[in-house]
Amino acid sequence: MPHFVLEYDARNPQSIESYAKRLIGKTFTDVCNEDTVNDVIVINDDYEESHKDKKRKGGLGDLIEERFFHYKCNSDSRPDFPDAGVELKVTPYKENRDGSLSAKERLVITMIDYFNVVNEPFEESHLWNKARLILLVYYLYQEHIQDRLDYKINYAQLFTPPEADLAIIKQDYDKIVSKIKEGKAHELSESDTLYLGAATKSSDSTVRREQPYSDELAKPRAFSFKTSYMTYVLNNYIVPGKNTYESIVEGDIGVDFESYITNRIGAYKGYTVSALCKLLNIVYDKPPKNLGSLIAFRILGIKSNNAEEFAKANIITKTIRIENNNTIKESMSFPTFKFNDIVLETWEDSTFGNYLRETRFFFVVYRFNDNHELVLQGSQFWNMPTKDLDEVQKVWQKTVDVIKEGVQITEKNGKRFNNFPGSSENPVCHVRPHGRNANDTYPLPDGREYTKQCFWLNNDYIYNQLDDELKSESQ
DNA sequence: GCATGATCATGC
DNA sequence: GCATGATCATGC
Repeated sequence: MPHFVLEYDARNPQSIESYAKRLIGKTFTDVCNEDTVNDVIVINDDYEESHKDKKRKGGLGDLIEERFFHYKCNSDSRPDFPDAGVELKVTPYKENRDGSLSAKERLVITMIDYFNVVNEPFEESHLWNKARLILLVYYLYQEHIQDRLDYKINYAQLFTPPEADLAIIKQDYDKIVSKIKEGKAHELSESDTLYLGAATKSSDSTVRREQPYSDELAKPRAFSFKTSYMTYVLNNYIVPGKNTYESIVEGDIGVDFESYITNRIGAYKGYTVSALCKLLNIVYDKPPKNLGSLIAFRILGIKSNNAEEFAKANIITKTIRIENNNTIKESMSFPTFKFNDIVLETWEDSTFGNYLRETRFFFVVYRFNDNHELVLQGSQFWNMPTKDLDEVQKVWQKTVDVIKEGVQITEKNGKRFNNFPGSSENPVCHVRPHGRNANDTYPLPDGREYTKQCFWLNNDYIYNQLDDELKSESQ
């Protein structure tokens, strides 16, 4: 037994929280310096060394447990303060250029045990045991600070997911568990779900684990609240500011969130764009380019283009137009990449790879009828299947190789052609220019300037990803 | 009619 | 002014 008295009641969440508020304004170095009882609990001899290792992600959390709460770390499935049911999470946030705040990372709750989780209903799950009451300790991440012990803690507060979020978190949990029950743990993706994700969790990307209903080995994954969800938590519960988001769902909807949305959009299947504009009181001189998504948001009762649930789930809306010969004319563009940045990345931590792994898409689909009028077909939530990510990896790697070897540029009819991977080389994606015009450039590693480029999803690939009922002509 | 380069237009 | 979603343009 430790021969000192804890300065808080470890059975009482409020007591733990008010003690934690003493952390506010301190750096991790301050916490260590002010710790007078560190001789009582010896964690290990090379403690300071191990906490300077940037790869040891749990380090700062361990430090707060040991040096501030004087509680021994446990790595079992119980909450950190078992008698209070409180889980401690030390997590970074960042200040954006415009002054707004974002979570810097997803919040990892607990590893997914593929064998046990299939027998655990949500209410009795390890996950919920750890997530029902979380003490969030937020520190400010700053790029220029080298030693992470110098990051400053600015908030410490208990958090429980509110009822409306819990309904979605529960659906997410069930979706992840169902996939494991189908023997598809190896096909799990963080973008399968909305607020709660199955994030990869391993020091080494080659590690694999067994799963109960398939011989395929799967990546180790952990239940985690997505970065987008944690950004919402930060801005609404920890540092409440102006809330500019409108929520779509009010009260009980009876079905899962995504069905609810696609059902509401689907109620207008077969309506022409002009009919929808009349119906929804959308007035314009000439059709705005975002009319397709505007209509969808108006149907959902959203006046702006920012739906709260979409922001929390990191859902990106894309409109798709099918020609009346059942093709899609345009490929789908994404943010440009910087030539000098992408060559420093590996696929596993690449900007575009992470974007596809973490983003869920909301497709609003229209089709031209024989009178050349655009008709609403419906909507679909989508994320890229893992096998298609492997194809993207090939294109990504070739792109990096081309840049490293020096892009070959040839000029013809006033246009500059290159040897980036084209749309016929790969079934999923290609590289093409994407800027204000041809003179909108980024520097290449060799010093030349070249038109900004981005990855595009092939138009025929997108068509193949659409649900059949969105492709077929409505009466 | 496909492939690929180029550009428009809105919102922040 | 820029980023980004959306779309146009043209040679083969």
